[in-house]
Amino acid sequence: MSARALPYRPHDHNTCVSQALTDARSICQDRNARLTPTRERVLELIWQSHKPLGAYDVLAHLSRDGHNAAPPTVYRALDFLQQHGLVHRIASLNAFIGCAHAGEHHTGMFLICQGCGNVLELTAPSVSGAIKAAAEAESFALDEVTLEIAGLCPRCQSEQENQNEAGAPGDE
Amino acid sequence: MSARALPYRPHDHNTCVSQALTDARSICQDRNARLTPTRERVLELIWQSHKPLGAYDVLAHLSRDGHNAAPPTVYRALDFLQQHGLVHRIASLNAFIGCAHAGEHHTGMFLICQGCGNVLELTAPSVSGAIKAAAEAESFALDEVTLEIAGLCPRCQSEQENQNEAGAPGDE
DNA sequence: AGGGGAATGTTATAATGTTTCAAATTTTCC
DNA sequence: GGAAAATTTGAAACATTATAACATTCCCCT
Repeated sequence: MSARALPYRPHDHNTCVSQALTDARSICQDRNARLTPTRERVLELIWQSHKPLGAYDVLAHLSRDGHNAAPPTVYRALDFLQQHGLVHRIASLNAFIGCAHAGEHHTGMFLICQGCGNVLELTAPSVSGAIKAAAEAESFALDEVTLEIAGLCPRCQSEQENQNEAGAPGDE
Repeated sequence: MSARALPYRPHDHNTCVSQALTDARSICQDRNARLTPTRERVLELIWQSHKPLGAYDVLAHLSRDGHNAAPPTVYRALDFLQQHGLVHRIASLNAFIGCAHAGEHHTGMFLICQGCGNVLELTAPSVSGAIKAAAEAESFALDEVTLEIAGLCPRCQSEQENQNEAGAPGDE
């Protein structure tokens, strides 16, 4: 791996968003699921960055839109999006992030940067395999895996090394 | 592995508790940390079973004890216990469980049974290794790992197979 | 057109966690 | 031993995250 993963380098984030929306539309169509305006708008908001967004952050954005929404609106939209694999909930942050592998069957593994807040979603077969084996060794029937790793992304590591105290980075 | 792990079979749970308390005392002494009565009591409550306990559950128990406690009391005790590796927080449940490997340096991996609620803490070097490697491949400097696996323990699997609808199991 | 299921609006409330400042306790050091 | 410093606890208020319950609207279908 030579190029850094998307969240860790400058990129045209609009592409991320429009790709995510396009994928979502096609996935929902295939499944006969209704990607209503509210749901689509929530998905778009979640995708505004590679940092997870809290439900109440989404709510605030909707309000700014003029959408007079209450918490259940947001939570329902998020439930829907989760059910269809379009967003993930990061349990350790009580926040939500767009799924980078929508459509594919996968177990997410999240690298959460404590510096900039960006989250990278990975699929690592070796990790999934080891987890599966460990569960099997205990005769445990695995259903859902929550794997969240906090640390520092490459970018924030170098910033820290340079002892640049010049404010937090913060990508789009 | 022939014998099942502790939470999954009948055992003298008092031994678990007293062992945990003994370990905790010695660990705190080594570290010059003060295991005050409140902290010890909270640890004992957490260890009342192999099911994770919410902070407000702990609070309720304390109240029943006659201890007139407010939330910060509990959260402070839990913070202390976490800092010294005596309890773990299960992020996916917002709850706390006694650490099965107190003192040892380890990364916990938790098997959470959706049937009975018991949680088994494991250390699986192959899993930790795979995670470390995956993080390294992204040049990510790993700090904390949250690994929580929901599913069915062996006991609850067999109960389900037998189609016994006779109420939830519930170990001590 | 209108019946029925899904989605949303609305209000209230539950569950979880934190801030703040004051009081008490323990430790340290002379 | 006793005063200063640091740690721990008490207490009240508040912030954040999430759900319950019920009414209403929308949309598809025939």
